[in-house]
Amino acid sequence: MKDITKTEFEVLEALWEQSPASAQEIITRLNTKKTWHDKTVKTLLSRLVKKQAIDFEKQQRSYLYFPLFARDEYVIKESESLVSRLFKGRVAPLVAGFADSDALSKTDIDELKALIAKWEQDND
Amino acid sequence: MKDITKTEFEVLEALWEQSPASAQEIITRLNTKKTWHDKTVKTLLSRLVKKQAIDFEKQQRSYLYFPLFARDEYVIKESESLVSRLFKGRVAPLVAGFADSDALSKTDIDELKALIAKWEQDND
DNA sequence: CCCTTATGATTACAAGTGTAATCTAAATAC
DNA sequence: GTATTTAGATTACACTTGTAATCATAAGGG
Repeated sequence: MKDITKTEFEVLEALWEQSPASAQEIITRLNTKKTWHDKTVKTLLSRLVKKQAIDFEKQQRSYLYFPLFARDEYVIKESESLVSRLFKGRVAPLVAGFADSDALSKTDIDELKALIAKWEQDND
Repeated sequence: MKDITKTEFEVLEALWEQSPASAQEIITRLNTKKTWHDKTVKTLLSRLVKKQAIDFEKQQRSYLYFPLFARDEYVIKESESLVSRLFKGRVAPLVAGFADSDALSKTDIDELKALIAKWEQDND
């Protein structure tokens, strides 16, 4: 699958929020956070279709769009790609970077502990 | 600082490996992993200079290039940017994604435990 | 039935990117 | 000292991206 750009990703986010959705619905959702012209959103929709990130079904004259993969699927792929480029594929150094730059909260720590516990339970 | 592209990043990697370095040295280092023409590497060096990611000092006729920021600095910024876009700024869900897709090793777990311990020691 | 409107398709266009080739001037080889 | 090599500077060129405007067409308003 071709790379999704940052602007295209924002359109995808709107679709992951709820789909299928018409271009108008998507434009409305996006307008709460972006100032894009509706023509711009439609261009991005077309490009996402061409990249096979979304598809649509014709509903009378307009289209109902929907994503072709789940958000989770996408974000994991992106994360693994970054971790592989920047940290030789290992995630701990990334977390260490967050710790060093004081970007770790107590909540993060608690969640990390929980998922470590779960991992150990699943892998013992 | 302007965005560094993936190809530019590879050139930066060669410089982080050791600097300052001449264009020739950089080309040699890169040729062990890429098949870029030397003109291509020189273009990338120029673009990195223009983006103020690297600088050089003239040494007789050729230049000795060096990075203007540390690798750590860069990778943390990139990581935070991705985590902020994809995970609302919180790193634990990213790690959870790795756990779910079986991309966590025992080593990762040990390192995570160690840095959690350190965090707790620093923040009690 | 014709006119306006709304939809998607097509086109636009400058800036950035990947991937070099050509130009210019200095150094080096005879 | 002229010819060649070599460094960086400049130019190239197709493709992508951000950001739309225009075109074609079908549906609905009167």
